[in-house]
Amino acid sequence: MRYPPEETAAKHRRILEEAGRLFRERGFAGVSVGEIMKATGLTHGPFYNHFASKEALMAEALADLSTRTHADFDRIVAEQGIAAYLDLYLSRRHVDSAGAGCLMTALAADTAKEPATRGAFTAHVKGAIDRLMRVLPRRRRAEADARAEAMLALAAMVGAVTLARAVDDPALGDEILAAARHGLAD
Amino acid sequence: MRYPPEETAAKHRRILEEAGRLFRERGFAGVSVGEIMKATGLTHGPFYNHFASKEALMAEALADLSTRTHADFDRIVAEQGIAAYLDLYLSRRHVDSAGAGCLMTALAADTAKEPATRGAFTAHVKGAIDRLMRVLPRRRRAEADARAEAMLALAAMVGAVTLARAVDDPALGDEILAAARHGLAD
DNA sequence: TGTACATCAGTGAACGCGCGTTCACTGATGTAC
DNA sequence: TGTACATCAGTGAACGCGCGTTCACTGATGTAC
Repeated sequence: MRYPPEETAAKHRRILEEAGRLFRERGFAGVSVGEIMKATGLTHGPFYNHFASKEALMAEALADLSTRTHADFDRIVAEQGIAAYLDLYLSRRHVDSAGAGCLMTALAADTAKEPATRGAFTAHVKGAIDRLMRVLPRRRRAEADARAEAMLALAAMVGAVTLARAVDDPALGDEILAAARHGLAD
Repeated sequence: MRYPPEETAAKHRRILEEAGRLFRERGFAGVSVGEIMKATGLTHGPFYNHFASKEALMAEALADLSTRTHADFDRIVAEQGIAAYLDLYLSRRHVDSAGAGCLMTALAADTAKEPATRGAFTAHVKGAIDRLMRVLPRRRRAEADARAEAMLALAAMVGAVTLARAVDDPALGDEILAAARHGLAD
């Protein structure tokens, strides 16, 4: 049956949100189209009224996540400062809630295997570097150094959360997070 | 038909090697049992003469990779020093040959989702931290600081290669690798 | 304003496919006598 | 040393399953007259 356009748009948004959450929790291949549609309260059929393919959804979900994640970054840094943001990012809570966390830690490996998603992922990484460059306390003067420092910080952040999430020893994970926090703070 | 025991052992080893390569290239879920057996020159049936399940192979392949990877680390550091090792690790070549590279950058996300593999992964991370602690040039005196520095370095290494592998802009990837190299060198 | 019809997001069965795993069977090698 | 038999890693067809995707159909909403 036919539905009012605002309802259709709301459903589209809801599919993106559920996909963003499930993809970050279990990876692109770990979530089926049917599961995403079920999470929005629909059957799997009308998925193709909203997206051309699962691949297209992956790309659009990543772009949507990027926008929302960067908005969160800007807001938190503006309200509480970069040190507070780093504490949130390098926290046990972030490690344990991949579905609501950083798309880079959750989907970097999947992205390397899914060409359709690499553009959105790359744009997100560039945005993250630009933001860190602007707000990170700077140890050296030159602009080029600031950019390199932002990249090093980003690599350490992503690596620390990725490792903490994979090891089955929470104490080790927490130690890695703490090492990254202190390393980036000074 | 029956085969001599040394031939069986050689096939077992070969399955582990092919699995180690393919898993690192495409992830645990991205490689089928049949594909691994085909790569060893056999049909998929006898797989279960060698391993109880695909899950058991994943765990054993990870443990095997860990042993071989750490032996490579020890050899390269002994012959050429830690700086040369970091140059190899943080190189375009490493980024482009996941199947022959670091198991942490290739399989961290998959490991978080596969309980059977987490033990072997965690042991590998601990081994990597211990090794880096021993050979990394130390900025501070205390033992605890050395361990934290090793963890920060490991996080930056893993994060840098993971990001460089996922972005579709090789120049950006190379820039991230260079930033990590220079950041860890000083 | 009331009626007839086009629209299109929904339903749910069906498709072909590749997966992990099982199993009846084969036949060269190793062992017992 | 020669023969009979047990062993077991191999073969390849088959299994049940879940996947992404398609499609004939439904029926409330929006539009034309």
